[in-house]
Amino acid sequence: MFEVVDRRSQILEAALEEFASKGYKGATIKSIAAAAGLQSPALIYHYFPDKEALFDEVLESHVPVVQAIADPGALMGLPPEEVLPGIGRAYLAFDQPNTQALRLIIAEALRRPEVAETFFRGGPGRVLGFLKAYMERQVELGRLRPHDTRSSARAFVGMVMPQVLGKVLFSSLMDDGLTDEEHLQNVVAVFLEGLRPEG
Amino acid sequence: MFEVVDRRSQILEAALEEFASKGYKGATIKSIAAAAGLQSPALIYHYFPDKEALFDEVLESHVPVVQAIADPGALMGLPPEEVLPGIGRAYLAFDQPNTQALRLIIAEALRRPEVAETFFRGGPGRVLGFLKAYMERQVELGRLRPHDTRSSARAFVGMVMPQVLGKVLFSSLMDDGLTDEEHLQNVVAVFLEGLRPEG
DNA sequence: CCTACTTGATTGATCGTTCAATAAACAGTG
DNA sequence: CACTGTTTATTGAACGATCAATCAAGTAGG
Repeated sequence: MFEVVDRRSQILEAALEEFASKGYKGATIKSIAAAAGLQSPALIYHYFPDKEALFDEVLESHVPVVQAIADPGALMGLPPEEVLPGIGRAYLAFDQPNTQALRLIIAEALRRPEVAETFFRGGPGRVLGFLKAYMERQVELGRLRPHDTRSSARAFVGMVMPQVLGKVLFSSLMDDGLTDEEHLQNVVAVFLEGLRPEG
Repeated sequence: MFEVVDRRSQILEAALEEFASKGYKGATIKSIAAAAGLQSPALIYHYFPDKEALFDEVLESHVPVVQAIADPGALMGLPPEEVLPGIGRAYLAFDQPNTQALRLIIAEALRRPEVAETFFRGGPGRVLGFLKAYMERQVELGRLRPHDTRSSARAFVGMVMPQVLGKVLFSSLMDDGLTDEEHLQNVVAVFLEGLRPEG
């Protein structure tokens, strides 16, 4: 016999689709089984203890790890003209199936504090923390003017968000032809010009 | 008998709470009835045809109307130092029970395209549209340097978003003491400085 | 007596989950 | 290789719980 895709990951994949498009309650064991091409929902219980455990595993395997700041120390000295576009691109790289995972996470973060916390600490929180420290360092180095770095860290992350949300939430509604790279370029320019040291 | 709050709005209020915290599927007719203090879930069907109709009415009555740009014509000539903080404050004014409504809308927008569309056209879409036109006008007036206004409109809206999302999604996680007004002030300063005409 | 409001009981459908039975893959023995 | 015992994979049927929705009956005010 052909070694087909192994059943376990087959179920996980189908579960991601179902959870992302219908939510935890909306997706049923039956619909997941059907999406996975199983003849019986019971098979899911051979591989996973229950629906909740299946959900947790789907979630865990897709919490985005932000690789753009994998080595914070090395980035600290680099000029913002290099660092900021890298971080921006990491956010804008949300495409299928990352979009699915993001939808899933957002939806469940709204009503599960622990999901929100895990997600925040794994992604946005770390980036914000790094950016704040990085900005402070750049101010010390005289590359940026003194300012509230709590605020500027948020501001930079936020500037790329509408572009990301446009893809995840309002796919067609916001399409005016502005590409990710164009937007990123404009945004970095405005941000750096706005924080340029005086004189 | 005292004319207590009328039953209908009593149910609507409870439904908002339930839908926002548990989602459409998670909130049950029974739990809504309990939250509204009804003795029987059947009473809901006296005031609303079915669950879907109840949900639609809850949603309709809470789609945020952005009053900050109620009169676009009048704002067009005003300088950005006045206009931008006003728009920013409108976004940051999300508090209870607006937060609940926003959570509800985001959650359902993820899996109901028509909800996403209604929401977008009623809120973010109009603001983005206005901002784009407004930015173009300010460039014409020489108050801002020439640039891609599709991008800057998104950027400004985005800059305040992390602060809003912090309240809605990660209430405690992001609290570092930065107030809304401080953030808004910093953000507007960076944005305007970044787009200041040369010379 | 009429109308609007409120209730408990009930319906059929669907949920997550369990289970006993079957089929397939595997391991060891001769 | 063949035979046998054992574990793993898969299935259909079934269980109790809960869901949205219905209904007939009851209450109160005008």
